[in-house]
Amino acid sequence: MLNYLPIMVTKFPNNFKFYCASLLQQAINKALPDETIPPIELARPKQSGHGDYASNIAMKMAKSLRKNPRELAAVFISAMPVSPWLEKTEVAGGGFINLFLTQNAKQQSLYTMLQTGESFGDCHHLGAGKSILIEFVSANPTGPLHVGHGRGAAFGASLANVLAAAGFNVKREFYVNDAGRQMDILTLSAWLRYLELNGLFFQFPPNAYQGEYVITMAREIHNAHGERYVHRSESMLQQLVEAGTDTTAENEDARLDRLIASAKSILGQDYAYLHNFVLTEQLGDCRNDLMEFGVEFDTWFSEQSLFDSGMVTHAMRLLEDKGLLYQQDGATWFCSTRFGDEKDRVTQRENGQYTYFASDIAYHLNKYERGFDHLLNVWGADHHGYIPRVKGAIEALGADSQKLEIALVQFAVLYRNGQKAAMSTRSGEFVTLRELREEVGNDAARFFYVLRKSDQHLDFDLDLAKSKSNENPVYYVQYAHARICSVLTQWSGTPAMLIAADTALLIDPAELALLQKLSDFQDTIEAAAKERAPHLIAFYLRELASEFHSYYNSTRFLVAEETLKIARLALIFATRQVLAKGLTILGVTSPTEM
RNA sequence: GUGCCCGUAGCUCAACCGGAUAGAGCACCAGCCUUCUAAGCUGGGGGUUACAGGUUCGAUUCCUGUCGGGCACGCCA
Repeated sequence: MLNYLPIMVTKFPNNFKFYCASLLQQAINKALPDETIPPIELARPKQSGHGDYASNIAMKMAKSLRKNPRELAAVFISAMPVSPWLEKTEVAGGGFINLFLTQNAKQQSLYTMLQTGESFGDCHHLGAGKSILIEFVSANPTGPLHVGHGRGAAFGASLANVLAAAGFNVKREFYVNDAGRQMDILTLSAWLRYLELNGLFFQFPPNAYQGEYVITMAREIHNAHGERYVHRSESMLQQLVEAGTDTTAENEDARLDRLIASAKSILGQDYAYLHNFVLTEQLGDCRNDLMEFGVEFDTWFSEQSLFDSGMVTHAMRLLEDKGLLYQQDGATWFCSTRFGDEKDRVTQRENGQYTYFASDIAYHLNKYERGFDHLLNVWGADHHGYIPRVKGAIEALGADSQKLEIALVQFAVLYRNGQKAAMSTRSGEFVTLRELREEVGNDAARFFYVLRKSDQHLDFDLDLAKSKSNENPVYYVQYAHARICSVLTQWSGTPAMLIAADTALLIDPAELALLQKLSDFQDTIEAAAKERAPHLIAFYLRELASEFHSYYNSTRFLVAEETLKIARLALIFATRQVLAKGLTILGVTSPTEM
């Protein structure tokens, strides 16, 4: 809960929402010295006639105090400190307290925006320098990123930027699953394709990686090394055919595991080379893809490193020492049910291999040991069933699982010509992030991805995102920015001249509306950070652009009268500043002309 | 079957953790370019917030049930 400190009235408030809440807090403290006061939340009323900010605090407190909410509101109002920035305060409806700012207060807030410059909108008090590790994307490097990953990337990157603007010390991390079975499957897939290129034909397993990129990698290996990795021999062929057609295997997965084992034994040392080659190839592709998408990471954390450093065995030993592991059916199990999971989970398979869960426990233990104040994982919504076991493991290790937060992002479904675009990883027929970016452009893709709440399914309309028309919301915002740039260029003055603007000349309804919208920027960043909701920034920018476009159409800026011109230019200069900052947070460019 | 998410205008989505007359965009209709970029602006029609109950001053929001959709229920990651 925030504590609002007394404010010196001589200092101009840099956030009126905060300021008004503080005044109200003081009033209630004065009126009811012995009461505990619930958090004071101010809202922008939907109707301007209800003031600039409204509070429901009197209605909230009325019940426990057994008082009439309207009377209570009146008491609070009469206890409010006198403020030069408040026009009036009134009781309305069932007990709302409506606060009206003076026109002067709204106008003067423009100085704050100009003086604060680039950092206008930041709200350092929220994060207060606390460290947060945000892990996102973390896709298996077993193939190109697809549009689902794209949403996680856009969401995570935007959220990270929002959190940074909210005063957190943000670290961005990509967890590289370079150790598991999926990597073995990819290695095997590439090798089998490579054998094909060398004239050896097998039935390519249906559950191996089918994509065209696997053949591309095989061709690269072939071009660089010829037949070096074929290891041609009678026994080799026999072994592979047997493994691939093993009818005693329970299912396709078991056959695939046999094939992997065969590949490892046939290739010996060379297996490591191939494994490393496909990993490097895919990870490099992934990294480039994301970089071009404006998504960058501070750390790429290798799962394999957890095995190499002994972290996995260390974590398992810790669980073992607490008596939380047991043997059954030849495997090792962790009693996650003791920590709220619906069933116990395997950490080490019958064949001795650790499961993904085992290394994930070590990974999270490592995250805790790195000492962040807060941990945030961005996961696809299909992983929601995985949360209890990870949190359970954290609790089991004696750490505070509250510190770990999971933000789930729902699926994205692509639509083309009004039809659902097919997305099947198995068949290799999925739309990649790269294809999407090439088709609609990075800006439109980034903006579209965060145009919906993350826990909402996303229908990505390719035709709409592609359209370079008024149907496309990203251009609407960028166009506002470009228009301002154009005006400022034609003015040919310098930004320093704008500080001297006489803001009292900004009296037009469009000007006051724009001022009000601009002053909401900080509150929007705060809300977006608190709720892990970067979409709020996107919606805000659309509204801000809308206010600007209205203003642009109703008023001429480059007028003959110098003082009026400067005042108006100062206003649109501040608007440009906020548009650019908001777009930057979302990873979208701010074009100077369109 | 069990658990999680969701259901709001014709379509795609908001709604500041329970507030005042539920808002935008697209689509549709009618207007605005010899003046700073018309990728723009102005106005208009569009709703029993899936349905039925409940909680209270007040519900799109919280609880229960029903219907409908998505996801998850591996010794995959």
